[in-house]
Amino acid sequence: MTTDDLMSKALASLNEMDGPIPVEAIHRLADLNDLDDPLTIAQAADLLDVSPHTLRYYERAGLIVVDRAPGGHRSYDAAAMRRLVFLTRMRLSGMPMRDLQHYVRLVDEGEATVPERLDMLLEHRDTICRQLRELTLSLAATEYKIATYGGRTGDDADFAEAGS
Amino acid sequence: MTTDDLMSKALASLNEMDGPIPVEAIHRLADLNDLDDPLTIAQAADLLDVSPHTLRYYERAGLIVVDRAPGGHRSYDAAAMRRLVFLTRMRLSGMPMRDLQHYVRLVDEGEATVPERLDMLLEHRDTICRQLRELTLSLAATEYKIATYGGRTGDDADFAEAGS
DNA sequence: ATAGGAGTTCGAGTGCGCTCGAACGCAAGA
DNA sequence: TCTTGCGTTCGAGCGCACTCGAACTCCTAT
Repeated sequence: MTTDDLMSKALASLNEMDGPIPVEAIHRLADLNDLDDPLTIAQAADLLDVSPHTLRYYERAGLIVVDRAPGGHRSYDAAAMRRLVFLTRMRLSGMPMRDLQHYVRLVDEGEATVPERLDMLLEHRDTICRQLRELTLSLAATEYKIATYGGRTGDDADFAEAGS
Repeated sequence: MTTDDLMSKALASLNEMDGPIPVEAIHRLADLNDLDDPLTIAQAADLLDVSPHTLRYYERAGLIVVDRAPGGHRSYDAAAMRRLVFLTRMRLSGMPMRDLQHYVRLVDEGEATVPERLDMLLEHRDTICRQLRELTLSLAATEYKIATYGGRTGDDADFAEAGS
């Protein structure tokens, strides 16, 4: 089995991916469209699949400003939810809090910072692509181990045949 | 632009990926084949793209036993390197140290633990696939923002049209 | 009216995976 | 020979992103 074979198998697995995550994610995004009433922190957290603690943490970190209902409870409207979807997606793809704070600062500074924001996004896209490549390699390695019955940590099932 | 379009674009980007990482990785793996002399910790670290500190840390953590040259210096032979390639690839794809320690313990316990090891690998494969799906969504989100000139953190460039 | 549950703030704690510093030892080139 | 630089051990420290606990407040349903 060559490395190319491994990669093909890995990419094939990729195409078989019809798991629950995208569907779920899209449904949650779709919910944002017909969002007329603002949400409580628990509802927002549920939708975004993070904890209320984390939402407060993001707010403390300056990533978002959230309206308050009379009584002081947080109130997440559609705009807040859209920003949070963006934030959580960036976090999920490994953008550090620091960078998100910087990005948000740029947004606050107005249109003049669009080029820098664009740079950040382009750089982050590269980061994601790199991660995708590395993950695909790891998937190939894992598939290979599985194919050889998950043995011996590389004493046997190794990458000896892997050559460009 | 629909979600499907976004996904298509994201997957297209995926196919354009001819970056330095896989090539580099494969070359480094290929080097392992004609590895007759054992390596120093610095050489091993270089090849694996981790720090010597990290290699010592993995050893302390019980993930690998490394030969010593006369004089006490660590000496990484082909088998050690193969195990380390496996370990670093699993780490890179997010397998926790704990799980790797467990896996290695199972390996030490012999062939009887093959089924459990296989279970771990299957589960990890699922984890990788989930990560790939999430990353692909994040890539789509990033591409979309880039396409709309990286503006306003979701106040404008949002996912309002994402349906189905 | 009151009990329960969900919300609030604040600071402190946790878990993970390194990463570093100090004090020391061997080893190979000028 | 000597020096300089990579190697060693050990424990401690760090950075990140949450995560939690305490003490309190507020809405809601009985």
